[in-house]
Amino acid sequence: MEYNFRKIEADWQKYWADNETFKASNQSEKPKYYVLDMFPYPSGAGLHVGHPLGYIASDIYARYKRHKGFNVLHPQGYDSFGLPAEQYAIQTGQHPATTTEANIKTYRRQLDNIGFSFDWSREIRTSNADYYKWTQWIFIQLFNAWYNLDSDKSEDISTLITLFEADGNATVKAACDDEIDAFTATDWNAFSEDKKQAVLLQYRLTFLSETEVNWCPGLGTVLANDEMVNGVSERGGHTVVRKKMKQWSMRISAYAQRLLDGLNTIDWPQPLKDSQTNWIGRSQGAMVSFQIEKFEEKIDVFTTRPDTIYGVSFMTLAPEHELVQKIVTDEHRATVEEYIKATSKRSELDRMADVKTISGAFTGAYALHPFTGEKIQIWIGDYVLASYGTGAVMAVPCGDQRDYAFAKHFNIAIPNIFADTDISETCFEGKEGVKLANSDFLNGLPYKKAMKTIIYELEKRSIGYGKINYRLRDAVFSRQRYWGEPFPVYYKNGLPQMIAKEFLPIALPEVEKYLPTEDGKPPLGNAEVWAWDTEKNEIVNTDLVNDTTVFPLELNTMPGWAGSSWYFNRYMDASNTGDFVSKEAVDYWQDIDLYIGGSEHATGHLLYARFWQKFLFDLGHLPKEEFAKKLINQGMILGTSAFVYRLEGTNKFVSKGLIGDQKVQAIHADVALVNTSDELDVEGFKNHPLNRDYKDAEFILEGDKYVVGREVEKMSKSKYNVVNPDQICEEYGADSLRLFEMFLGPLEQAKPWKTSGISGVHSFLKKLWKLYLVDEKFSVNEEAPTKDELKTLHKTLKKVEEDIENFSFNTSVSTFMIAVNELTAAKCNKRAILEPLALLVSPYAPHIAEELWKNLGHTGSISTVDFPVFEPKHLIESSKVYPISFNGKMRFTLELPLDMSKEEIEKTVMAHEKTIAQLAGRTPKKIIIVPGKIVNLVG
RNA sequence: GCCUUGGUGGCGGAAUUGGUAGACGCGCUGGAUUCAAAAUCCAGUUCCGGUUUCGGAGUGUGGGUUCGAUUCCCACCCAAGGUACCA
Repeated sequence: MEYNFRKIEADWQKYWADNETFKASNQSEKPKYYVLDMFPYPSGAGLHVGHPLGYIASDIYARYKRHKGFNVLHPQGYDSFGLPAEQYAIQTGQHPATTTEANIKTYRRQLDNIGFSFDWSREIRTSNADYYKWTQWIFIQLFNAWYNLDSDKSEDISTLITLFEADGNATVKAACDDEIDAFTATDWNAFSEDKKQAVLLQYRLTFLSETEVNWCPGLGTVLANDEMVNGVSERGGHTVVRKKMKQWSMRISAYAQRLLDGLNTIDWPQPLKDSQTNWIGRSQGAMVSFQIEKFEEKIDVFTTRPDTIYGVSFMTLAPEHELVQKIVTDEHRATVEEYIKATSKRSELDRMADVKTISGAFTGAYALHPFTGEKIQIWIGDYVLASYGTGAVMAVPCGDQRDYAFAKHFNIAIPNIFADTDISETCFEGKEGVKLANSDFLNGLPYKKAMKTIIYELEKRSIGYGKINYRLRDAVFSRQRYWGEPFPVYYKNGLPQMIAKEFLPIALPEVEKYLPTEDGKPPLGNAEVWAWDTEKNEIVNTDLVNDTTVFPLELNTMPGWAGSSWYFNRYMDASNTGDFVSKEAVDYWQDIDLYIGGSEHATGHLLYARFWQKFLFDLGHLPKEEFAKKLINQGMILGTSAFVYRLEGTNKFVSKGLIGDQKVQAIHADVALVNTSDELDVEGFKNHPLNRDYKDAEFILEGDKYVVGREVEKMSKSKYNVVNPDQICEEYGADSLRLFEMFLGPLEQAKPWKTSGISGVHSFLKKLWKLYLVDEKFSVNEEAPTKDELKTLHKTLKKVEEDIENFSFNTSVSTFMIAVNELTAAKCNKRAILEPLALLVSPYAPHIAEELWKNLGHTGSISTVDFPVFEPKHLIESSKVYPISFNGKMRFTLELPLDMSKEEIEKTVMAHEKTIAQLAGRTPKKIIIVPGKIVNLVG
């Protein structure tokens, strides 16, 4: 009876599907456990072996938890809105829904081949109207809410209206747009309905605002900063211009502090927390106003060091600062203009490459020091960014490296305000251990006291106030694209109106072209049926728009992160048509216990999802403020590319070992054409559909082989180094693939894929299978196990449980191999050992485990059978003593059974005194007992 | 520059609380089986020297703590990822 993995795997995958083995129930006596993968974007290329790494890890954990008696929720779905499907549609005219559907089919087949224990009855797709109906509903909730800084949470907009009606906006403390005019209750009540709506819009958690964006006419869309390289678009290299657009924004900044605080309550990797912390960028300091001499205007600056205000000797504005043009004197205008021009030309790359060059220009204008009244030069410099703080800094050269360098370069005075500090060579950037000097009422004060005093003075004199500044910006939520969620919004008198819940979803309309319209409207501008009839409450033809009952619908769509910011809650109750998730379901499942995915989502998805979760929590829709208790970042699997070497200027390919000093050009060869000994299938290479030019190429062989070169790179189609999991499953089986992906190395680390290594885990499975056979027939005996056999079993059990709990799946595979080798050597064929062994292997290699379980005479699936219980007494039979060092003194290590009591340990140690006395030649003086298993005996 | 993670054989990687470094796998070498091959099994495999018992070096580099350091401390070098002049 051979290990026929193809049949075994096909049979059990069918069994699991037919019996809905992994369907989770929303009620159970068992404790709950929710394991989730970041759901994939179904791309046209299908899965490569890098994708399933995290899924295999989470599947092992999910299966382990089922064996441990948990009611496990382990769902999967698709983040199916996105740009690639739209780009493909633009090129081919195929509807994105069609290609997305086809891609999902491929994904599903590939995922099924690997034997995941997903509960597919809960599958979700963000592009399904049943799903995005609730994305739209959440948007409406955000629109109908404001952030109350007094209660420090989001509240329904009606509470704000009540406040306005009673007191106007004087007493309201809200997270909102910066410049809102004050109004009284009387004013408010006298406002027209439109005026009221316009005011409220400035307070809502999602709001319309004029935002300057990177507009790319070539792609007809707005680009994120990281979609641009050197001022042109990353894809296509089209030019990009700055353009103001009216767009939806999300007031994530209202949650800045709570997003920071929440990090302390969740078990996420420190690097990921650090990058969120940096992204939010909290800094504590003060706003200070500087009066400009001979002008009405003041310059506001944010500073983290208001205590150093007496060290200010100049100010620097960003070249783009709005006051620059106004205050520059005629004498300096030419130089300033020239500098601004030069700055705008400098690419990001230039600015990055040369941090050391100091540049700037004097405006000729002066500000007045708020305390001394002294005249201070106002400069512009490109080290000050318009986008951070107020776009202006008060320069304290004695206390800031950049200000110091600037002052030295332009010969500006560097007054020293730190007592007993030498600043002739460099500035003093520290806070502690120095007292202020030359600072009037701050003289002699240390940092903390000075900060308090200066903020008190600033506020008393109304020239500034203490402030906490965040780098985090509000998130732009509009996209000029087709393949995304439509907004549930129509416009009446230019003001946005929400569509009521009962008329959702607002389904994506059909369009002829997926490109923006000729006059620059988003793709939805092409739709003929895209207006809202407020009487019929349905979508009607745009021709019917009038100013009383039919209004135009929003043309933008939501960004990719909308659907992924709440999907984990939907899995709890995926088919609910009346609510985004029912109260019962979310009260039962609560939150994700384990979330696995890549670290590239650190400041995107993982920040937005936390924001929405907190918002829905504030409104009482969710019981938890953080959506995932524990998170693990799996590392990337890299490809091992193969190279062939063409002699320069010829069509001759030379084998790697024969290159020598010859000039060659390295060309990627498809890794599928290379065997495990790095030999190229030359005929295959010549006939490869993508290598037409090399059909008649000549190959110079080493012996009779052509040997390729190898290099580790990111797995990608263009590098011909993609390994398809289907091939591996076909050749070695899904269980081999699962074991091997884990065996490659630590889950969180990036590691290269090398197909050659898979034979090791595959032969382990064959050996495991053979353990259960006698004379080619399935047979186990009922004899009692020996001590050694029990030791093997319990050693394996202990290690495997520890490994799974610590997510070091790679070492468990080794442990299994050792166990199988030991049991093979002992010719162990006993049920008492082999039955628990099958259980242990089950999370890792579920198909073979199921088959063994069946052959052991059990019915049903192994998947919820309890794990065997670890008994420490089987591990170490007797104590063993050995000397560990000799250096004047002699020490010994004594290995003891794990379950020994203190008294027993002492007894054993005494018993070993004799042995030690013999080894050392004298009796030990002192005995150090370390709790655990090692005892040091000082001789 | 800053933050984070890491650096161990030909390769991927083990090593608990500081206690026999190199588990396990790949590769390689030799052997068994076979007409032969595949498959399987056995033995060896950190490096350098004697090569049967052995000696020396050795976990990026240089120091330190310790009877004892891959592990702890300090400084440095290198690599990967993140971030971008944050006032």
